[in-house]
Amino acid sequence: MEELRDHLRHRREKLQKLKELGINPYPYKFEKTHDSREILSNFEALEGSKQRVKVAGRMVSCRPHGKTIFAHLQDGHGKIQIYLRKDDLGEEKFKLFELTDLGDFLGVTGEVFKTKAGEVTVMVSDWQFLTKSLQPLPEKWHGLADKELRYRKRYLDLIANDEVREVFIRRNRIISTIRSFLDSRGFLEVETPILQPLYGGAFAEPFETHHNALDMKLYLRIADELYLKRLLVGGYERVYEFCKDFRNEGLDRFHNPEFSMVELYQAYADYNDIMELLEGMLVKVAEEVLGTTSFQYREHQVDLSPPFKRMPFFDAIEQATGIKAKNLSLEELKRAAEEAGVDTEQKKTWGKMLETIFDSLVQPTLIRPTFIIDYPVELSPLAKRNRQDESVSERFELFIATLEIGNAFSELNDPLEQRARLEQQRELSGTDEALDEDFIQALEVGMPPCGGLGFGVDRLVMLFTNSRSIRDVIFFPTMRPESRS
RNA sequence: GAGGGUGUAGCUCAGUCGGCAGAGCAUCUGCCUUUUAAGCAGGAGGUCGGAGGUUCGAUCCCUCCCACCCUCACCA
Repeated sequence: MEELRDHLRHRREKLQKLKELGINPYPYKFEKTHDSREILSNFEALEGSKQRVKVAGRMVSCRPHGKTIFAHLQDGHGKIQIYLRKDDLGEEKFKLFELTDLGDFLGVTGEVFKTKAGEVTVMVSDWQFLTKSLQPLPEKWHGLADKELRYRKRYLDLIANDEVREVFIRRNRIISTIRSFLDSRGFLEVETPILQPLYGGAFAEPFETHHNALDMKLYLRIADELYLKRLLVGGYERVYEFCKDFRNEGLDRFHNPEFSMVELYQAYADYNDIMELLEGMLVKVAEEVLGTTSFQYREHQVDLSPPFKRMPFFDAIEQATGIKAKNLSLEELKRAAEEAGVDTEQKKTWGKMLETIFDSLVQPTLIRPTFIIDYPVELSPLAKRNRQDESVSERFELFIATLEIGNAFSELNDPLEQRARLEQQRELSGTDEALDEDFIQALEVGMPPCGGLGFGVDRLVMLFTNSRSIRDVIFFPTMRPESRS
């Protein structure tokens, strides 16, 4: 038998004693009448009524005073103090409390009162074990601070840090607001394959897997764009999907290998309509979740009042850098970029160069919500050419407080041009992946004109929860496995 | 992939210009019938991330390795 540290051994011993006493430390259920929040908000009524409440939760603090005990139970909505007295409980039930530990789930019955110090408290007339905890809790005052532990053992993070629980509740409200916003506008929520025989809809390294029965390679999707477009071909006019996408790239505070996106497609609309849709959606989310459209994200004050600023890609570059990039050759562009202090090593194409200039010199300046519109065609193989200027595409990206929030096009639906653009893209990126012929064929069947949008849910949650890292808004971020070093 | 930082008790952190390893919380024992970071008294708890090296002596200095964080690179 392995040696257990004292704090683990003591809990095991208490568990053993409970079993010897014929007490089940892991009973099946407990009929709660109230949660902590209900008791606090209904205190006036409960205090007068002499009604007995039954509450349950994890014991997170305990202050014994000889023949009385104060403790706090934490449940799904907060904490409630409980008060036990030997006189009320009797010798046996009071002594049994010695077998509790911080972290145990307890169920208590009692009347509600207010202590001398003014805290609403349950005067316990009976209590029972609901679950015995065999591990110690993080420190009560400082919580759990070690980031690695917080990410690896999120359950401890959630127990110890109230604000973390709040972040994920807010994440849920953001998602449900988006869903109801789109539903109310006639969008149909759909599901498309995560396992795809060909990957597409974005440029990124995919994760590969293998299907045994079919003996075939499959990819985890990097985007669901090409499947949603097939659904427009099929006749649905407005579709969206909350999709987990997977990209086999580096990790940093804006990127996790698996992440959440929403993609949506609206028939008979163009990117201007999508801009208005996105403005409306963000305002709605802000009002639902924050109660205001003006808020702080890190060092930036954000105001989501529409309409957001719109600025053409090349104008944005010129305004931020003075570079008139549109008519420059690759060489001229490279020289201008280097003069501006941009590392242009490894940037082999005109488009890549532009992108680098934009990312390093323009994006950091985009504080107020701004649609950057009309990207170079080379960077946007799935977007229609601009109706006034063939050299740029009808595409926008939305930036808020320097965060890249969303990406949208007037979707290219000319099958011949689409094939040509994808083939050109393959040459530029040097990949030998097969074209998705079925997608092209779907376009040949005919996809109505449409506007499409993709936005990162995690980034949006970061924005609305003032989170620095994507790992703070994903319960279980991807981590290297713990190894015994 | 490059540079910087961090790693000490279950948790939060000190510390040793190289000489017996520290505090608070948690835990254990005793006292305490309205406390709330409860209090008082006492105790236990350590491979100082791992492996080498230098040294009379290494948690501390050096090398390598591991994990995480930050910045950059990569990433429509």
